[in-house]
Amino acid sequence: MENIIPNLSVDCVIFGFGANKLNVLLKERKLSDPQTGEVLINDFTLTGFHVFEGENLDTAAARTLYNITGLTNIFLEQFYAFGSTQRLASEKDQIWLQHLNLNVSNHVISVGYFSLVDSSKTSPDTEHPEAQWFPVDEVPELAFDHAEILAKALEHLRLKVRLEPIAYELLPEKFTIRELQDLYECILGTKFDRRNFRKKVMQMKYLIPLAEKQTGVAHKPAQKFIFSRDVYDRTKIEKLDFSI
Amino acid sequence: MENIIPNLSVDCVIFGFGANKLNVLLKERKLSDPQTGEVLINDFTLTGFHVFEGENLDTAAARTLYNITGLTNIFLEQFYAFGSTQRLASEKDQIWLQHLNLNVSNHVISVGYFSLVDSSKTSPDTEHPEAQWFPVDEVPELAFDHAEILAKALEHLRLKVRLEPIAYELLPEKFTIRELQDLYECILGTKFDRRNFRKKVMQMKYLIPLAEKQTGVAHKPAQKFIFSRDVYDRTKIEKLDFSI
DNA sequence: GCAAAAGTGTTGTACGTACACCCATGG
DNA sequence: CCATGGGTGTACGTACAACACTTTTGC
Repeated sequence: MENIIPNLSVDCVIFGFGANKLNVLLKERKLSDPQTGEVLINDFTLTGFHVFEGENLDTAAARTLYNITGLTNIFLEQFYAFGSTQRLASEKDQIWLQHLNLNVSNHVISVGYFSLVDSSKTSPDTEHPEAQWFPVDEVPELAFDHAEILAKALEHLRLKVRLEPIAYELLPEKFTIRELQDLYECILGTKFDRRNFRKKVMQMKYLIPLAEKQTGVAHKPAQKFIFSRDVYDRTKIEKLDFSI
Repeated sequence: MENIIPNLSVDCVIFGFGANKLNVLLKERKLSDPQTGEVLINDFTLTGFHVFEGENLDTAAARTLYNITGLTNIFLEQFYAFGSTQRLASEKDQIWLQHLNLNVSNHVISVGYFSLVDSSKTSPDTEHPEAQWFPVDEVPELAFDHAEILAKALEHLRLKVRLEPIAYELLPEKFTIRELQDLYECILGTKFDRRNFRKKVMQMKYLIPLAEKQTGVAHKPAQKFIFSRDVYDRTKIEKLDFSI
């Protein structure tokens, strides 16, 4: 076991898409008094961990993501560093940190990363029963400053999703236009006209139609598409129109 | 003097606009061998400093900015945290750190902030002769990973300037449409049609025309404008059009 | 044959783009 | 009076928004 850096951690905000909701993966944090059995803490945290000595920030984030999901090569991007001196100051958080008994500073800077996973690929329920998906608009009480971190991650996601084709990271490899639209509506909190949305995304050359169709649905089956990062990288152009 | 946190610093990328160029404020870093007089180091750094114990990141950034410019209440925004284990590893950087003789870790995480100042308000040349403005496309050799930090700051500035009216932070309080256009062209590296640019920005209600005009110019004097953050805050609407 | 979502086209409007001439001032 | 940049309007094309009906499947 390597030594942790006492005042530096990463927190991963892991987003998934399922049941027509944008979800975030949270870990339960539970502590009872050993004598009385009284519940001292019962809330949730993002999936974070301290950085090891000699470890890059990005590596630490990838490690944290792997430890909770078992996934590698996943979309993972730093979005903000949280460095308030008060971020671990609440009574519950202090009790928790003493309980962990790690060599932890009381002014920990945490670097926030957000990650997009196809939640059909990961099943934390089985391998990591302490981790659960929550719809981002129905998160329970969060530890530390994790509500703030989540809010900033969401803001960042909403920005990025309008600028780069990262939404595909949240979908299975093969998906329908409808699924894509649901996802965008869900992230951005809007509704789009079905015809106009289809017209718009069908212009994107990096959206490759497959011969394959939906099966087992009680209506006309939808065509499936894949996203081609290769085509995207070749065809993307810098947009310069500014919208102020 | 408070104690510094050995492994945590902030770096401010201070942008200014002058002589129709986007400039960045850099500090000279010079070291000669005390015996031989041989020049060991002669390059430039961003304006950074370690965070003090018990100090918020934002406070540390504002303090660093104040120390070099004497300015407070300046646009200052965090954009990225740099945490590579190799970022101080070059020979020159190691010599420099030993020379400073500070209690510094060899894995320092630096949180990058970018700042926008009206460079007509600050004259580092007089108060801080070691700091100089450099056009962002003509920066000299930079210490540490500061070239990377600057590149990321520029990228961030180019993004933000298209999303929020922050360009005004770089201009004097009263400015002409031409100056605004020059600034946008400079930041984004484009040219705009003068009539169309004017048409576009004149729609913005937060751009308040003054009775005042340019003086002392050998042509028709331009009208001056001010930016009203108040009007902006009242009239801004969330844009939801996504451009993928 | 019915329910349920897929798929498709047109029209009006708003906005971006391209472009040329007169105006006010200092020297 | 001349040089210099300020200030203005129009025509065109593109892109977005609004809107209704037919098609394919499972049951």
